[in-house]
Amino acid sequence: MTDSYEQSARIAQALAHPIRLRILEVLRNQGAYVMHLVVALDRPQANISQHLAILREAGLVQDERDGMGVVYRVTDAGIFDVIARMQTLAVTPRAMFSLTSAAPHRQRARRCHCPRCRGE
Amino acid sequence: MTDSYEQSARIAQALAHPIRLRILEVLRNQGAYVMHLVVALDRPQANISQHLAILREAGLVQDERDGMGVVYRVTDAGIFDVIARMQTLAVTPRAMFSLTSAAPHRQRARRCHCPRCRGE
DNA sequence: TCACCTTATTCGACATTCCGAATATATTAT
DNA sequence: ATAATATATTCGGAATGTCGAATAAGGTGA
Repeated sequence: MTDSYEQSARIAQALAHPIRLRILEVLRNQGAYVMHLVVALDRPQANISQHLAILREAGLVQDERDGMGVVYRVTDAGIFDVIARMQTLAVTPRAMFSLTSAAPHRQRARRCHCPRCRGE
Repeated sequence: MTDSYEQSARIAQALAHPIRLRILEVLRNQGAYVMHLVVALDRPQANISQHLAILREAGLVQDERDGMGVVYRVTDAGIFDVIARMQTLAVTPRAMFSLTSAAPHRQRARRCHCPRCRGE
């Protein structure tokens, strides 16, 4: 029963490489054989297998042998919501806020009651 | 104009550490001084500053000096949607699918037209 | 100015990630 | 059994990430 942030961080770690994001995108609508990913992403086979292993260990994809090949599928399509929202954040220029006429509701800074913060 | 997956991967990388997720959670409702985070998370000050630098460089938080201290705030509350969805994925047991009466719509494997996939 | 408080940065050790090359394993066909 | 195809794993080196200790830098107030 590892803590919830550990688990979430593991998911984030699995998403933290452009090749792995591309793999998931290719798998978005259909399962795919490893060799298809190799060609589609134009990367060495070993490298694709290595990234697939990381996605698999994070539980984001599942593998199923089919004859000589192995088909990979996304475990939970909810992963694409995560990725889409990350893209939105990535695209949003930080300057956006300084351009809005009304400042974006500046939050009050927290003054906690711990010994260090209490003074002042 | 780096590609979109590079940018998303950078966001994921910034989220890929439990301490950084905890920092964001503390900042969820209010800005906070560094020292507050130090006490709230019970980590050395240098370590908190290091993680804050990573979040800042990813554009996920912004800093503003206030007298002796520095207040950190979340840049875009949309980050919490990303984190919440990651937690959902992390919690969902993979066995869930084998327990559902109806199999979860097994996708057909992609048979692409590239030279390697075309045969067979 | 000096002392003090808060935060940032640098440094070095250590761990982890990433990659290509090589090799191993699994399956099918002959 | 042998060959051929598809995939996985291992290994070594470069790059990157993480941490604590020490130090630097910014700001306040005597």
